[in-house]
Amino acid sequence: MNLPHETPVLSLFVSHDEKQLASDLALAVVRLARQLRGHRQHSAVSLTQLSALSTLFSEGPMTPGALAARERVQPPSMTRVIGSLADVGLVDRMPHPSDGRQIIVSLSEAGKALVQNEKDAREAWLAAQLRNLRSAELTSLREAVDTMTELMKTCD
Amino acid sequence: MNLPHETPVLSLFVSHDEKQLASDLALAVVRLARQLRGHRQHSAVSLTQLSALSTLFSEGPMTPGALAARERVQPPSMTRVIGSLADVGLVDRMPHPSDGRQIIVSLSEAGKALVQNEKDAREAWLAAQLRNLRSAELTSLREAVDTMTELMKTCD
DNA sequence: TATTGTTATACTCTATAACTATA
DNA sequence: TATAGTTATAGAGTATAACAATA
Repeated sequence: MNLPHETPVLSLFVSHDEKQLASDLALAVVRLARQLRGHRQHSAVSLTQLSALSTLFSEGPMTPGALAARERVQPPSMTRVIGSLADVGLVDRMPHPSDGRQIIVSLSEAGKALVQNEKDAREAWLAAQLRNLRSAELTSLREAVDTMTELMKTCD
Repeated sequence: MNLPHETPVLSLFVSHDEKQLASDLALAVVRLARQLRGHRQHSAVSLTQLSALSTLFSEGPMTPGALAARERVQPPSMTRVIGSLADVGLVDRMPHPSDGRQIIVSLSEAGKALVQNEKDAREAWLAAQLRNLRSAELTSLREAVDTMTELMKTCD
């Protein structure tokens, strides 16, 4: 072995592991995301729409800019998503009380009902897949969901 | 409580947990996939392209139909991906030795080099995020990658 | 002048339906 | 007639640049 003596062997391996994990995780995530989108072709809302609705559900009404930041997309992308949700009556847009430039987006009653219904009964394909997993696998998935959520909070 | 007496309480809760986990996992996965795609804007290849290249790397040359099945996309989608990769010289297309309808797609030398280089050095953003995680979180992510990969193998 | 949201435009990813060539 | 791959077309999702209205 010809390692630079300033570099502990352990940290070298950890670093390599992290690169490998980053690569593996990225591929697994994009492939699973592809499947999940595909299995929702006949759902009322897409995963992009559901993601925005879920944020409004858990965090309450907010401006398009805040929702874009929270979902980590650019404002014009969120304008589109909000427009599509408003078109089908799942969100309402109201003027901001004190700033004429801003608007407030909130879930309609139908939007709230849809989010609760989705939480309770949708993702049928994935839930079916999960039914075949062992307890340890479910546990690691649950922990991974938390970790992935944290990763995105510290995103650049 | 008014549970049907055929249904064990435990399995009811597990079922609910699985639905909840399916919902949470789906949102986490699509959001992380969005980030990962965004952070590769200046990479040589997209994650869709890298996914196909990685499959060719690990499983060797195959027909477009086999690659589409392996990546779980429809054949016309794979035609496009292969076309884009051939345009930049990362894959080669050769006639099938015995069936004039089929072709064989394989990694070029540049394609092999790119996959190895990506594995070793890319996903920089994600690797940086992972560096801040604790060992237990890394472990659950590693296990989750395996589980997600398995999930897709048993896909409809 | 800076900020918020929208419009215009374009690119990637994916799908379905129709077509071509070969088996 | 069935199969493999491609072409044509469309729609979702996302981005950047330019614009309008308001602060």
